[in-house]
Amino acid sequence: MQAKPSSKSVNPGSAEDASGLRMTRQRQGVYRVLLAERDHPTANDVFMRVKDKLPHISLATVYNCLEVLVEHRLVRQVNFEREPSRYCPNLEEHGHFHDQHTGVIHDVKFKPGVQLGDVLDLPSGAVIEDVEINLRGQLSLA
Amino acid sequence: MQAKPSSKSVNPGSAEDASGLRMTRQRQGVYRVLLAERDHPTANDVFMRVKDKLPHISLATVYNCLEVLVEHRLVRQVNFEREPSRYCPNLEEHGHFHDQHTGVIHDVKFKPGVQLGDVLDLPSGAVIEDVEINLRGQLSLA
DNA sequence: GAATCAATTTAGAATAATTCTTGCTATTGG
DNA sequence: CCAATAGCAAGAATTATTCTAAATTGATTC
Repeated sequence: MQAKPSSKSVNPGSAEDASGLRMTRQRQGVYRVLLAERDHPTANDVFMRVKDKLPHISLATVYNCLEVLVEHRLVRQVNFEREPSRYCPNLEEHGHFHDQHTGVIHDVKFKPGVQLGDVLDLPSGAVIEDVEINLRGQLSLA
Repeated sequence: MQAKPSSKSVNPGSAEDASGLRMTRQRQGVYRVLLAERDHPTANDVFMRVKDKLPHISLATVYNCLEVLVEHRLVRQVNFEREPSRYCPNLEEHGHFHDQHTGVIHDVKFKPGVQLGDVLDLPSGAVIEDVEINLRGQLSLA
């Protein structure tokens, strides 16, 4: 979590971590909030939580940090319908199940060994960069 | 496409088709636009196209019609990230592949006999109401 | 340690898709 | 025809997100 000192940087003014990301206080704070409670908070949820540690942080900064974390693939952005985006620090490829009763979003793992092409009739020559699987329903107690 | 006359309706003021939907000129126009070019247009796209036939239709009405068509399951709403919603008259269960080069959205069929539970580790007792599968990538010519 | 300079943060304004409100029109059933 | 309900239009309102411009930070260089 500490800036790596480098004798000669091609990119002056930056001290980047392994992912090429400068870990500022704000980015660290935002990232920690996501790791602390993995309940898929919205940008605004994150904003309210991170203010405990960084009372002067602005909502725009939270958006900036989230964007940068997503770009650097430390965090995934999860969209359900047109609801506010939610953020998820689980980097394994996985889907999401939105329980309509409780509002809780559960991560859903793929069964081992499953390939997309086994399941979907992909257009020939399709190179998939990103997969998004969103389920909606309810958890019956039966 | 024509309202069904019914001698005694529980629902006064309505002449509904099989799906329980009153097929007004506007709804018909919007629906026909979707059937005519299955290229996943946005609400605004639909608005511009339907104006040929119904020059006085308003954008709000297009939104209303699309909403009502989606509610009655004649049309599916497709969301990619936080882009404007797109609309799709393909009622078979299917996913979408968004070609990043061309912007074209392709329908993607499931391979026959595939069950969600075969592929995903669903929470026990999960009753799935709706499945959304969105892929992003490119079509390489190789 | 001071100067430099790009990256980052901030506060608030701007944007844009969508929804809401209100008043009007159309259609239905009686 | 009448009363009731549904649907439509126009524009205002909402809201998540992005943009802008100015201030700050912090790594590197001097």
